[in-house]
Amino acid sequence: MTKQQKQPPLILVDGSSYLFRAYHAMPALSASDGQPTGAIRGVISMMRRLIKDFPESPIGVIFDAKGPTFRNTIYSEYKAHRPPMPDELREQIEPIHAIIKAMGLPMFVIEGVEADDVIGTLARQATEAGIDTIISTGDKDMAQLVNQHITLVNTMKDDDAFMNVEGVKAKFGIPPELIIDFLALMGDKVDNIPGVPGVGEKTALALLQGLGSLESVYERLEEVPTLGFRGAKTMPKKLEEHKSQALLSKQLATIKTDVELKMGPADIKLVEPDKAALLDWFKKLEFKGWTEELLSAGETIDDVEQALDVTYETVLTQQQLDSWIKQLEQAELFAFDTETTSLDYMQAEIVGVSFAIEAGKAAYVPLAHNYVGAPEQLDRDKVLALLKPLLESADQKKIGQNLKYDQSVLARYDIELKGIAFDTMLESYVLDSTATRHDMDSLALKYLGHKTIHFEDIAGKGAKQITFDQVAIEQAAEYAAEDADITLRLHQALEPKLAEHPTLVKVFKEIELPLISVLSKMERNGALINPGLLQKQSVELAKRIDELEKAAFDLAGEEFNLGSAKQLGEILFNKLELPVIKKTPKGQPSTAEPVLQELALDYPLPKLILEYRSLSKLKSTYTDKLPEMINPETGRVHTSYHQAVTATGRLSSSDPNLQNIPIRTAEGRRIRQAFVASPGYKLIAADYSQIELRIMAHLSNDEGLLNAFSQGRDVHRATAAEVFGVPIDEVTDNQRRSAKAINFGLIYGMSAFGLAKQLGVSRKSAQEYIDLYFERYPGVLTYMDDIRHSAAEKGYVETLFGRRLYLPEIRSRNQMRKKAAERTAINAPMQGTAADIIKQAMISVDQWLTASQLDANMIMQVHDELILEVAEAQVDEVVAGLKLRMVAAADLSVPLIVDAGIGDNWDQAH
DNA sequence: GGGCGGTTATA
DNA sequence: GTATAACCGCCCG
Repeated sequence: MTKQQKQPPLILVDGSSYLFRAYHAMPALSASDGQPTGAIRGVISMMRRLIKDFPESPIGVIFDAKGPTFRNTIYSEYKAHRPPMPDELREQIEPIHAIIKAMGLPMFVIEGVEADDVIGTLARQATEAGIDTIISTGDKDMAQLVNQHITLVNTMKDDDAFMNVEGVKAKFGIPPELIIDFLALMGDKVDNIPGVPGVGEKTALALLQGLGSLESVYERLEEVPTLGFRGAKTMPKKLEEHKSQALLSKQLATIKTDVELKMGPADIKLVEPDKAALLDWFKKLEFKGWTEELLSAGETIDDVEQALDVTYETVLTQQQLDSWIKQLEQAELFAFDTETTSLDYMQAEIVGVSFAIEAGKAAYVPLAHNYVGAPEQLDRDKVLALLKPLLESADQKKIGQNLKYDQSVLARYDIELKGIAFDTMLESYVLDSTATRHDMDSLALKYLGHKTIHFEDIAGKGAKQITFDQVAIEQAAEYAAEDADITLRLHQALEPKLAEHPTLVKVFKEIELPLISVLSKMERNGALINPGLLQKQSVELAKRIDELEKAAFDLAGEEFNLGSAKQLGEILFNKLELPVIKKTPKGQPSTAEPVLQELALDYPLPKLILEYRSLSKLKSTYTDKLPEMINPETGRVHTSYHQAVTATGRLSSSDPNLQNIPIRTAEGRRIRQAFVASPGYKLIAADYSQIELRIMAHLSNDEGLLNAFSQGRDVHRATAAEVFGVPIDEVTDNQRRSAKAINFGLIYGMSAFGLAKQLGVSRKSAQEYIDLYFERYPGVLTYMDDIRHSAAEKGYVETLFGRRLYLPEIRSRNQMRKKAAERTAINAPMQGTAADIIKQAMISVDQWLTASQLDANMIMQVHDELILEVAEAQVDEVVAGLKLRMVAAADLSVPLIVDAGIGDNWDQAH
């Protein structure tokens, strides 16, 4: 017997059902122009999933049309209680329709009926034509359509549960053909189908299971009381009374299967997607991942629509070079990029340089490609010597992407890069710090719709990655020239956007741009550490860690990996049966520090683990690692400061991170003692006192807070006096500690819950503290309210200097997200203003040190602290000048106070 | 080797 | 309750 080849099933998608579900399920995402995108993303990702899951199947998508349907004619109250569609959802419908069309999916939007009716009709017609149908919907009413040839699937649910005839019976307790009767009896609040009052799910089921169908229920009303459900005795009367309503409800609940359609199931076919149209939409809506997926490397949206005009030249002769130098000299502005052998600016060797003078016109000058068969190249030293005047000229304006890197690399070739006019990374960062990552690949995709050649494309990745000097010059030239070209184009795209916001232009020009060179210098200065001290500490730590491990094994009665939270949890909570205090997001019992702290009160093992953890952290992250990070040439460690990473405007530091060197414990401070001054020099550590609270005083203009600071009070003590109603010199240590937690809480946008946890008091008493605080400092309360409102209204918050942070989630309907955004709204202006202030101080200090030729260098920044290494003889002069400039970096309505310490090491300087 | 969860160091 | 970076273990391809 030959089995007939089965045709792939027809997929009918209930677009309208998914539209609403996606809208409510997705966070309130939006593109930077404000266009909401959550529902679009939700619906389209579902379509993509269907296409992937059913690659052979024709897929049709059906939406409700605007306006009334025949059901409104039958019953004017139908769906009358539906609130009007929210604007944010309405604005997403047109893009969804357009994208679905561009994806090549046939779409049905039929007036006068609902999507359900169109689906019912198409499914019936398909069945008649011998084709099986799968209806993708989240709407349970569709269960009435299920038969041997029609199944439902809910694509939005993770389990993707299919529902066939058996499935309907299992779920509802009745077969598909009784679903309409079920709905008719029960009614539907949402659609305003009346049903029979007093009949709910249970009663409707009992009736239908007992008597078969709505009609037979009415024929056999006298049997109803024998069914024995609750209220069965009075039910016949109710049913009789509302008979016409029940029949009307059945009519309303019945999905039509005979709608007149111009297209039938046979017209639903897979069509080739319209790539250009899709790209346009994805770009406009900022769907980065999907845009990237559509493009192949080196391709631009423009390429899909029309060929792009680029001329990239590989400069291999002196004549070519001369010509390019001449053109660069004449250019108002040019883009510039170096290609090197390493991301580490202290080790990188220049392999080539690239330039762009106008969009599409770029050159790559290979200088040190080194592989078998590499063509002869111009001499690196000679070329750099020829370029030096150009690169060192402040009048020759340059743009680049992360020019700090190029500046640091060039410095090692004795070229001091000047004339930095723009940096696309920082333009993008200042424009919107969180819209995207600010690497060139991301920026090209976001702002130009262009998928650049990625470094991995030409150099490979992982262990097999080659260095740039190994890359064939032909490929290298495409990549490098494109980098310069794209940098120029990005600038052309970003500068006008920035110009729309004068305060952002100021932040860019007066803070971020001048900071580039300051940071480059600090990084190259590096910090001197004494590896001997750290190595000695490592040995001691290893010994103590070993002892703790042995003791832990004894207590546990077996050996296990103390570094594994999983194995530790097994021992603590299963074997030793300690109480589970908190769970991790994944449901595993937490062994985090506060949990172990609490358990340590009653049990010995957690205490050991705590010490083990803290010592292991110190050893692995600091005492072992820092000596490894010493640059062999300079004998110092050179961090990287990232200028375009944080949401708020702070710097971050990595490789190594010098902004989280321990300070709280004695063992931790030993690590700071290994950060030393060179012989004949001292370290100066200068930090702003309470800068964020001072900024809050300034921004809120709260009288009490302003007074506390202008009178030079210990602010935590002053807060304690106010909140606990005691004279300031009678504040206990405990009261001060609580007040300090409250002050920090304020900066973090605190809730009573969070404060309670921090203080170890009840939520109620925490709330009382907060209420008391706001009573005493009403200006702060007003400020907090104002900032929440203004953030919600504008969609962003600002620092004192006008740096912006966009907070799209502040309008989220998800309360968790909304509250989180509100906390950020409160914190960001303070944290960000502090960052703006210290950045300006750094610029000013750098100018002063450079001009005065003092033997002093900035070597580190830790958010509110600057560390300088200074010749001993000049220490006093530098401390005075440093404090002066840090204090003068901002003019607030409270004084800025800077505390400075001097020492032979960082710990001593505190 | 890459990605992620859990944890912990700092302001 | 804010903002980061880096370690280890563990699971996956």
